[in-house]
Amino acid sequence: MTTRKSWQSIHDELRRRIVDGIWQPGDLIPAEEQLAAEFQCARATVNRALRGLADSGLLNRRRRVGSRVATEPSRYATLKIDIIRLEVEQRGAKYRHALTERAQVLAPERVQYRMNLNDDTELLYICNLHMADDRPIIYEERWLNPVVLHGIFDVDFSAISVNEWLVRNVMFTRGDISFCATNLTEREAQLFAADLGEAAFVIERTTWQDEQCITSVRLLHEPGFSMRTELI
Amino acid sequence: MTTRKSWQSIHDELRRRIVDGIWQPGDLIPAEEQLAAEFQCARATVNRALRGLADSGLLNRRRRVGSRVATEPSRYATLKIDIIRLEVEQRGAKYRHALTERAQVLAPERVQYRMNLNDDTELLYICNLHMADDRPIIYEERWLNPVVLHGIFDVDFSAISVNEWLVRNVMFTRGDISFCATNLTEREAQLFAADLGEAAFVIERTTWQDEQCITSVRLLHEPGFSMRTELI
DNA sequence: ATTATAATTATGTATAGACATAACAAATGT
DNA sequence: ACATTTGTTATGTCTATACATAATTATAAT
Repeated sequence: MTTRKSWQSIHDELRRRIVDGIWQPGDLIPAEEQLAAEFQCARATVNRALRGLADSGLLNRRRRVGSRVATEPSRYATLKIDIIRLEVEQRGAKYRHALTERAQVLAPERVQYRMNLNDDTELLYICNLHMADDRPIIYEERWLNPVVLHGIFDVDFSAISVNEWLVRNVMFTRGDISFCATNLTEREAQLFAADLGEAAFVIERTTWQDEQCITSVRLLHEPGFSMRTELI
Repeated sequence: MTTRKSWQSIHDELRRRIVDGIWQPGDLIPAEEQLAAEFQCARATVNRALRGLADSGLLNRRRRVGSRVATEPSRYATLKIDIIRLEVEQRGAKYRHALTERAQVLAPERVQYRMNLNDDTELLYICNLHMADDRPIIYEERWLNPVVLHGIFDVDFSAISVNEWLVRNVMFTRGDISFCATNLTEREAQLFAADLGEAAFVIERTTWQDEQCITSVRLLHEPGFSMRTELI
């Protein structure tokens, strides 16, 4: 009967050795077999620990070669994409949204390109103002593809937000997201009761089901907004 | 002899059933034992597949209860934090950086708070302008804690960038990052040869070794910059 | 009726042993 | 000298079995 070691404790110990510099960046660490012998456990348990370290970018692993401490440990920031309503309610504010625009139109060329569409597909164009305690926080501008979203033109988006309807009704297989900064236009400034030209944070998100684009959205945040997360 | 199934193929098949709506959000899916029987494989293999689906937020798993399709599948955007030089070189541009400021000073209160420091610790304050093909792309403003970074005052940061020196010499145990937009000040606008008040994308990053703050940095990006990533 | 205790059950993780696979090294044939 | 084949090795994954753990349900004690 051998001592029972959890893969977590091995993970943590190996991580410590890397962080404390016992194993320097670039070093080849002992093979799974040897570590298993050291920790008195099965190789599979060491494997589980090493895989965790590789996932978080601390190790590079290659068959036949071994596990090497990453020379340039890549760090990742993981952002959780929530439904706006939940985000607002989680910080104890009252959520409300107002539909400001709704039209069946051809998308501008820039959007057609982003969504990989023909120039003859009419999209549902919807704009929404999201509010926390009646203060506008996000202006949402969205194009929806009726080819994928059957019956989308019949949905009453004053009752349920588009975001929420989508999350509940379709599942995307892939997506991309980009962040940038922009100067508020005259019209946008009015929405936020802000000044013309103020800097605002923008998220653009496009989601797909296999090769077909579902929707593309631009989320214009109120001036002063800051998005925070932990590094891993 | 049973058929050999990889956990990946099971993962993909189960994922398909969720995406295609065969298993609806909120549904309890068959137990590992049953799935193992269906796929003619060991329970451990099904477990590996289900763990993958849970990691990507598609399933909620609870002991004794089972695995449930997430009602509000949370999506994550993962951003890779690279060394700026590598980022520039990866897109085929020539990297250069210029040290614009270096001082041993008390940090402003706002920064002291962010770094959780006493108000009597003198920090190394360093500013750098990062360039791609001699065009300024990022203005880096950084405070370094000499309590953690012994001998930091003696390093020649015109030869190696602070970023790179840090990555190679200290490893952080945790960190936080935040994104926002700001209007360029007169001085900042000059750096980028841009107009006063133009919107710029800002990343603020603070890293720690256990309870001690290592460094806090503000990366001011050139106007028009956009950061993109895949959703997972 | 309420509370404490035990049984049950699905997931979580451990084990040893096996084979699969990728990458490198050595041996071989031309 | 070169390309091709063969062997070796560390990781990747699978199997079967076992025990651990958390959550729920059933049972017993008060």
